[in-house]
Amino acid sequence: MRTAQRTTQPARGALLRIGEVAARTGLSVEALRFYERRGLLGRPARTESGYRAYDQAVLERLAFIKRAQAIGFSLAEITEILTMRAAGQPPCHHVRGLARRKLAELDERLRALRHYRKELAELLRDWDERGSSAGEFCGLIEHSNLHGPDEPPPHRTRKGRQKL
Amino acid sequence: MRTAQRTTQPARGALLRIGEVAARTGLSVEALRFYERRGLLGRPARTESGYRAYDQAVLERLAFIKRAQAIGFSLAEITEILTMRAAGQPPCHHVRGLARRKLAELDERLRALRHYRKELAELLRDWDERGSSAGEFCGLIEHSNLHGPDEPPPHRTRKGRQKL
DNA sequence: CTTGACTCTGTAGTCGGCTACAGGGTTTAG
DNA sequence: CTAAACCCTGTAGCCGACTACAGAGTCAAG
Repeated sequence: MRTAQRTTQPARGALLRIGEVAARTGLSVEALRFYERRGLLGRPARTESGYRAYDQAVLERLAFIKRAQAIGFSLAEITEILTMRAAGQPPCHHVRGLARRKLAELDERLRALRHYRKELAELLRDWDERGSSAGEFCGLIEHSNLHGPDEPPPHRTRKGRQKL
Repeated sequence: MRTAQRTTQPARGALLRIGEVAARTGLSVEALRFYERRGLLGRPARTESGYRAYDQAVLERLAFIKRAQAIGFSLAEITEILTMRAAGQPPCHHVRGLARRKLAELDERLRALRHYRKELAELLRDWDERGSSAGEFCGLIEHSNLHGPDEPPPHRTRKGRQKL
């Protein structure tokens, strides 16, 4: 579902304007400018009139960013990785440590998720087996002294006090 | 590591003040009040002087909330579940739908994470095998036209333009 | 009675990763 | 030439789940 667009196609190998980069990466124009502010994209060249003029390489860089993000790196970490790399030697020493840590985190997260998946699945199985009433999930909160979570607390005045 | 505390211990079965609930659940006092504002805890009884006086049951309710949260339910969803339950019949119909959806989400998330774990592990293995220089991870961003992600863009004036 | 830990309310700030304007200038099809 | 579609900067807002603080009242030990 594309809205009305300018028909001019950028020549292969030509510089890209921000909208084109957005279209090709699936990111929004705003997100791209945001990345630039965050130091993830460096400063692209500019046209005479001040428009950003991206090299095709930015597409790979953005793909890299997306992959790193999906793996679980934050934008700050990705910036760090990119900066390290830009600084040259040693090539990726720091990054490897970061990656190892991230792998451990990923494993931990997976462990936790599997655990909860199991719990949730069991819960659902229970419900399906023994009728829907009086399931444990709900029983857990059965004997509460609390009133329902409706009605917001009635702005209690500091003077008019209620007995316990 | 506990800071200086009042020495008085609440009797078993007695009502709890917010700080005690916080201590026993590991939540902060502020978080508890926040939950109350969000409708997750209802309105607890109050002492003469307006202090919240929680029944022990709140501990189970909070444990339930934590479990639900860990499974991946948002506070809004948990509120919904709790409200449903409070409303009585039908016991957990809506909740079961919610749970089924959440299970599917969990599976999807797991699938994605496993995928990226695999990628990240492979990356690390590659690095370990063939020396640390010129790894693909870094090669990905090798041929960029962009300057490093350091130095913020120099506030460009609308008049003083730069040639491409 | 004093002191200090505790509690109250209300409001504002944080973080990450964006999104949404407002108020301009530029480019290009027709 | 005009109008639409693009681009610019800067600032503000959103979401979720809290956290922090100000300014005031309360409670218990010494």
